[in-house]
Amino acid sequence: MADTDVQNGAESAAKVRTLADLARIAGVSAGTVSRALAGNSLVNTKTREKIEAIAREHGFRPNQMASKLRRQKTGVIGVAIPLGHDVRQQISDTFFMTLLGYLADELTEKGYDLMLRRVIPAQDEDWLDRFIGSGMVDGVIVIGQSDQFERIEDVADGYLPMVVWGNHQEGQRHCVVGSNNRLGGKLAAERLIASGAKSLAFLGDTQPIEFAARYAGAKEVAAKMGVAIRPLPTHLSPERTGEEIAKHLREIEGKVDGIFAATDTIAVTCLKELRERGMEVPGQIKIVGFDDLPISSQTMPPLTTVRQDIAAGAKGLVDLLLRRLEGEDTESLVLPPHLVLRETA
Amino acid sequence: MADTDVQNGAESAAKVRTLADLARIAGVSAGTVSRALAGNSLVNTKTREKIEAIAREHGFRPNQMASKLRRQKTGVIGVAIPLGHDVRQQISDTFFMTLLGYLADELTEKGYDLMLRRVIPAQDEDWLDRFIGSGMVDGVIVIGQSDQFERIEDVADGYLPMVVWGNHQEGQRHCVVGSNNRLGGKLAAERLIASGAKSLAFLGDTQPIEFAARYAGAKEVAAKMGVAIRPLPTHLSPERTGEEIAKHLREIEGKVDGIFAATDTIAVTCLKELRERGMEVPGQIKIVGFDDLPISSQTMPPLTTVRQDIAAGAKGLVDLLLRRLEGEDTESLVLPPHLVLRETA
DNA sequence: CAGCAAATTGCAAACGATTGCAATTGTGCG
DNA sequence: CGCACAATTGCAATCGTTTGCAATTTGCTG
Repeated sequence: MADTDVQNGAESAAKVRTLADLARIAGVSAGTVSRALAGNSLVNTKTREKIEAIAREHGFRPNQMASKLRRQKTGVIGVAIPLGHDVRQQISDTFFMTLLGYLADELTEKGYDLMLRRVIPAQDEDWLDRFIGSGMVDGVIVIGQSDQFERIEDVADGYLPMVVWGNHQEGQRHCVVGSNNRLGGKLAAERLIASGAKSLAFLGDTQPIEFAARYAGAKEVAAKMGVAIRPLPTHLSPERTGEEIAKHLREIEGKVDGIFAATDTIAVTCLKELRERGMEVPGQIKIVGFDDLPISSQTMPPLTTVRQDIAAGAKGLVDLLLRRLEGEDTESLVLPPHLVLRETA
Repeated sequence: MADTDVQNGAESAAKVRTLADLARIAGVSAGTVSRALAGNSLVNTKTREKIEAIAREHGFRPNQMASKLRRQKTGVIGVAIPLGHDVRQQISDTFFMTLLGYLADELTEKGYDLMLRRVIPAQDEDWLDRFIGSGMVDGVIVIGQSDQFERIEDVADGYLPMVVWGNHQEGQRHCVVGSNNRLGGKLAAERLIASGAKSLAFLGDTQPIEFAARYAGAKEVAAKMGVAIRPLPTHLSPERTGEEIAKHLREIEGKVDGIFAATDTIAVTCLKELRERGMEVPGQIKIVGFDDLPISSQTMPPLTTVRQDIAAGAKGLVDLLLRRLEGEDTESLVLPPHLVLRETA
């Protein structure tokens, strides 16, 4: 006791950086301190309380690196956002960012930390292996397949704890969570046609696999109903897209009366361009978007769109990943999108 | 050589998990492998190439935990988002998320990883100390002071490598990067008055320190010009805000002809409510927002707003943090906001 | 009070990479 | 041919925690 006090006086709030330091002050061994701080072990209640008190007093926190090294797990989940097509855009893409927010929530709740990594595959062939092999993460969530489908497939064979947000394809080997994009495309086309459109256009890049599926769904419905549909490629970010869309609109004027936008962001920009050209929505031309972002209910008129349930997606990603961390080889999870009927179609 | 081949044949692509494994195959010591892989050291070029080849062949990556433990630095910057007032909102707040995207870029470029942590201070008193003391990050960036100004101040005294996005206040002790909110508020109010408004309102919560400063700036200008201004508190998220704003609008109808919204998000919602009530913008009532989000140029009519340069903010945060990691006690960085003249005022 | 089981605690070996210092090999030159 | 010196490489300690096993203490029972 006296000894403790002396030490206290001498080093006071000085430096208790290691278990050993704390152990010396408490007059026990490092092992005991470790167990005490771990909480649940077999240390005497009295000893534990004493140790906890000292730890609190000195603001001691065990070194995570050492801990992680020893127990061979990090408590960190890596979240990678591959930026395949449209480099600057995707990271600020509202949808992905919102998903990221929910992911942070879910992971925090399960006691994991989140390590975020933007990746430009074109500049770094090896991104996924590097992330996984870094030893810094227990598992990986990839947000968006971008144009990296093959690379992800390759890795999936040898690495269980990985889940991907994106599109599901028959027979694929990596575990994916995502909306049924094809179905979403169908819903959109059906709605456009039901509200009177006679000739459709898909506004957006059809390269990314998710968009391709949306377009395919719409095309299927269009074909069945005997309606034409054409793709009108654009980029994603409003700044660059405005002009592109305006150009498309000039060309299709009078030939198209129903637009399915690959994304709400695109739909909103389109809506604005239409209004500037004096086209009435939904009178002369109808629009359906995809995502149901917060803005979409704030446009004038409010946007009819296909809703993806972001919160459910995040929860799915985390649940599946945790099960994979336990060794289970989980199936993919495909979420049903829902048509949100507002006023543009 | 023969020995190497045998081992190769036996364990082949098997398990080269540690430096020691690799060293055995290469017929050197672990230390040499470490130096070789580190690249720049004093190993014989030939030896290094051989080691690199083997490493590549086996897809070997050194264990980061061990490395970090040994060198006592992690190469990771923690990014904390404290959710003080409006829990669910902030994380999906477009502004913060965009900032986060740019931060990820900047940090990646400088060779750091980013560890994201959402924090609910009300549930976790100790969040900042925990994050810092965890030993998992070399430095911390806090996005938004929320209602945690005091706690951040406390920590700043004893912890250099921390930079905060937020509002700068005379004499504060923590290093902050942010827009000059007061000036922004002035710009907004000046514009509203210049375009003919006779009675102003500030739409948004005045508790958060950034918003308080914006309001203060506007109030100063209003006072000088002999114009009234009143605060109209709201939450941030569109879902909950719509009704609040509608209620405010009902009450101020005819009494206010210039609205300064704390945020573009709020401004956009307000714009919609106004239009639904049949008010003409900017004819009957003028609006100025804050942030200049991508949506803001897409509204109808396009929103006049005060622009914060997010990219510059991110760059500033990272630059200052890196200098602090070197031991420099940097000053805060206050960025000038700019009025973006569009059509709502 | 001996004797044994249960409850605590200490010891020391991991975890895997880094790095100062010493040992070895190789080179050039007298 | 031998020596000084430079270029490489090996050795072993270290980072701080965790954890199996052994040692010690405590508590009970006959």
